Amino acid sequence: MSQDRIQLESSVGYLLKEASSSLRAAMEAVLRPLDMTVTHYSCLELLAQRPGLSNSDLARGAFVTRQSMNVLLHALERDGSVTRPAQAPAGRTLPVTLTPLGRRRLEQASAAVRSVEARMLRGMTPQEQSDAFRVLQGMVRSLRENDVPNGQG
Amino acid sequence: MSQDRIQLESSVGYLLKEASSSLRAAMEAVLRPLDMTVTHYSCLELLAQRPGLSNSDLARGAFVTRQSMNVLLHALERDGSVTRPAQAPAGRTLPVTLTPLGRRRLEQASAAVRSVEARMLRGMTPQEQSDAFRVLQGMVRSLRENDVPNGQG
DNA sequence: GACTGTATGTCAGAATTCTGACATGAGTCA
DNA sequence: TGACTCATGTCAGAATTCTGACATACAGTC
Repeated sequence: MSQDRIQLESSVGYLLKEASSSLRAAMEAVLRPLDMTVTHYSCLELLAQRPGLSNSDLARGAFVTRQSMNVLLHALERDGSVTRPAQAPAGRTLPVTLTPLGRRRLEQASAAVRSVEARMLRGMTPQEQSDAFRVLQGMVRSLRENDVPNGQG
Repeated sequence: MSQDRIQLESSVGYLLKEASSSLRAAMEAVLRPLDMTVTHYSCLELLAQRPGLSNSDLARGAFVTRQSMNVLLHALERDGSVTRPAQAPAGRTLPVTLTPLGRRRLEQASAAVRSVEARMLRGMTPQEQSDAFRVLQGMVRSLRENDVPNGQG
């Protein structure tokens, strides 16, 4: 029975979870002084790169449900970091855009997060970094093949 | 969905989050029919490999706070999957152990999770798998160096 | 022995995220 | 046109996890 047991410490899945957890903790640590969470930052970063993304787009990009992203967007609107039109220009999707304030907030957060990523990648050669990239992409692709994209509801 | 500036998508940190999120989603999908969550499964797996781990040990191993692990352990005790002595044999740590029922539940879950991990690793050569292992370990080590182990309180 | 630092288990409350459900808009096809 | 499918935004409630705080236990130091 326990012959085929997954050895957690030697499991790539476990290590993936550990690495992701460590990265998230490190990001939270540097974002906390800015009163930002990781999802918070991810949302702003996505918007800076692709202005006009919808709530659902942002949810997929930040790996949360669109309901969670919606409450975050409401907070960001109250905060003055983003804006959404009162009415949808087409269909039901409301394009979200950064305000100048949101852009300033993002600049601070981005600098902090860059330092974390740099720390994570230090000690890795460019070759190893591209290995990491390729390997992680392969994992995502394999896992996505039999799965619904972002099933909910 | 235009894609001019893709900085996030080319970030190893983002890809790490994506891979971890995909893995978690895939695990949740196969564990749901068994009425188990990922943390649930992680706890049982850890206990199978190291019987007698404490609540805090399990929390660290499952990457949650010891408060969260505590509520999970209470549920598992009610469920009859694990047991804890009423009094600590030494110090304050209460060693947790799997019951036969917990072991059976774990067997089912373990089989399901193995299939997910196999799917994730398919298409990767043994060389690539060991690359992934080494690279992820390096990331964890770099991130941990300036961080508290499991700071809380 | 007394003190300090660290780690544990636990309680209480808050914050975050999720599941379920509904109505709306767009695209497809007969 | 009408039926069907799919995606979106949103509301409501539940579940999960976290933060803050407290008392206890052990190891080390003075």
